[in-house]
Amino acid sequence: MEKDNNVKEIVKKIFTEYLSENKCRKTPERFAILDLIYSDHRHFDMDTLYEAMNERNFRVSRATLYNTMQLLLDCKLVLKHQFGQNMAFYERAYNNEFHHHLICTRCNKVQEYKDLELKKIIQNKKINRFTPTHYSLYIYGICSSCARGLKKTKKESQ
Amino acid sequence: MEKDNNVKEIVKKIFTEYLSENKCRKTPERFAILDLIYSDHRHFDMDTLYEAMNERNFRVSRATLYNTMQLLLDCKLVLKHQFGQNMAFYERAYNNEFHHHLICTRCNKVQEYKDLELKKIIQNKKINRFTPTHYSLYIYGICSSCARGLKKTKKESQ
DNA sequence: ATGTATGCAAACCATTTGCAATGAC
DNA sequence: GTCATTGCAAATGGTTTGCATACAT
Repeated sequence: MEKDNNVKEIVKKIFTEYLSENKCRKTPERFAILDLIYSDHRHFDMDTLYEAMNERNFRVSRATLYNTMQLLLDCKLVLKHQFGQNMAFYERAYNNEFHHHLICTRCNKVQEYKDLELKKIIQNKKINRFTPTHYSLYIYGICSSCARGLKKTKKESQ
Repeated sequence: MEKDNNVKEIVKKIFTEYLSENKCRKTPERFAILDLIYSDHRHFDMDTLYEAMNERNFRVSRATLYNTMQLLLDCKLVLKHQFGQNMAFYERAYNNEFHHHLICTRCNKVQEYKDLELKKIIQNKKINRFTPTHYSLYIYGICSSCARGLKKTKKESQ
């Protein structure tokens, strides 16, 4: 899509500038990872990213994946959400419509929840002695499937 | 304090009922852990809880601590917050004035942030096909110390 | 040429698990 | 007496680290 290619160009430029400013090298691995993230993956975890890189025939080590992700977090092109200790997921941060998260405490499913009113109120808060950059709102509860008793498993604690 | 003892009695009763309903045994370890949590510890992590139990001359294994904490999470007497993968902290949930969290992305300090207006708005949201029980709001940014350039370390990613 | 980034494998560490012994019921 | 719970020690698994090699500059 035309629009998506524009976004890819822009984030690539942002990343390039960030790397220059911080005297980091512009390696093909780093740009390949960024490109993949801004291709399909709205939400992803490290494992799916690792496999997806392989499928693209651009093999990178996990070490490089983690290293690059830290850079992308630092320059705010990616957001990280940590749930249980062994459950982190990431999402694109640039031009990604902002949303909150609903987390079912019974089946651990995570859904997006958009609410512009909430977003505006939270973002416009003035806080003493603190300069906000971004925020995460996690609403816990029971999803409709679990409420109907369709699901019974619970793998991980909140 | 009189009031605190009341709270302890109440949570003990809640826990007892929860254990009965779920056919779990009422072991001294479980009540000792609950009592400690509702004694001093507003925020705590597993390590400080473990040491504090020792200091009280009531030694419990880490396995029991984790087991009991899961029960307390299930019956909503304790809340869990997970930050970096190896950084979880807990807080009492009963009668604990509700607050949000400010997290400095430079030094990783976490402060409480009370805002009744926000609380009301979020708690009163009606959400389609989802029954909320509780929520966590994490606002990321730069704390005043870091803004003044007093601190430079960053141990853990968000 | 220089030194940062990569890949690999080993290390890390909070949490979980298996199992024998204990003790709540 | 029965079986859930405990303590211990080993296992787990995502992430980090050390080090030799590769490659961006």
